Amino acid sequence: MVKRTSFEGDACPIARSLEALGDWWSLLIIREALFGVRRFGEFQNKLGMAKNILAARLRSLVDHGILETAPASDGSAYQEYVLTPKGRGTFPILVALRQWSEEFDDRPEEIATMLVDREKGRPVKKLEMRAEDGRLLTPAETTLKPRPSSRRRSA
Amino acid sequence: MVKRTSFEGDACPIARSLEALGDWWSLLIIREALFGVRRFGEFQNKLGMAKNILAARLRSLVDHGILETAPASDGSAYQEYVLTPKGRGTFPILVALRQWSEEFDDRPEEIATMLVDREKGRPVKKLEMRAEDGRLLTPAETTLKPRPSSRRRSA
DNA sequence: GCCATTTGGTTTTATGATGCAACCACACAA
DNA sequence: TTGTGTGGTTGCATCATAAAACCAAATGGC
Repeated sequence: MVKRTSFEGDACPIARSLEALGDWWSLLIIREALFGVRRFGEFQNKLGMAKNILAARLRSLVDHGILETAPASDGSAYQEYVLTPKGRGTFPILVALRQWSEEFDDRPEEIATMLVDREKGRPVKKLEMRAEDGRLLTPAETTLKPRPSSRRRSA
Repeated sequence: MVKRTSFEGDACPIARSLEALGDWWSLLIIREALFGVRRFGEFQNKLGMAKNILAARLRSLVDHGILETAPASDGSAYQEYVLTPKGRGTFPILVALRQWSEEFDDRPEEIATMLVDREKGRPVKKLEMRAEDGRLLTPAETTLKPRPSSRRRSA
């Protein structure tokens, strides 16, 4: 079996995340879901993707506990796809991707939207990494430590 | 042409990021590069991936300005792949992916490592979103605004 | 209640991407 | 100069993706 390699058993949490949302469409589906999109056709219209792969992705996201199907909300007999807490938890990932693009994109003038603080209408600050005590950390000021009571493949 | 859809012209900064690092391996290559990996063979050993696709990914990352080739560092005639500032700028994305996994993974005991503050050895705090004035923001307290002087596709 | 249309998919088929193994050129070492 | 490790490329088999056709159930119009 040649199969596209899976990171499911991998001990690295980054690889594990990518297992669930590392393909081309999943994060964009989640993005739409965060904007309130719930119906199959609505995802299909907004994203312009083939219906078969949309169906496959939705199924995969449900399997990974990121979306769940709800029996309706407007009385219709159709079902809806809504984010679970795990799904809503991807928000910082999307913000990080967005900010990276805003900061480093070669043609920033092509970017259509800004993420702003709703109250003031001002751009959100860059995500920053802080220590437990609140000290601002650079990548170099961090390091990886093996987890307590766990002896597995490195990362 | 059926071509795997490209997000290159898309106006959404998230799609634009995914264009550069949305495949299975790119972020893992960057992860290794952040740990100091520079040589082809070293990437290949650590990631256990096929050499042809490693070569393709490295080329793509160089094309996107995330890595650049440097003529050596230990006197050898071989070349090295080093992160550009744009490449190092992906750090928050990796941290966000890591924290998502730490918080929501179904089998957290399989995760081998923790990201810690090097000085104190304590886990890094969760990334948080703040307004310009420092107020902590929830996703619901943010919204998207069209960029000044730019009129393109939505989302 | 009946028919046309919309919604939410599945199936089929073509093509691109991935994975593995074999191969090869160059650097370096003896 | 012969050998070995590094850094790839090439071919081939298989998998994933994309587009379009198809289809059943739900809905809307009358």
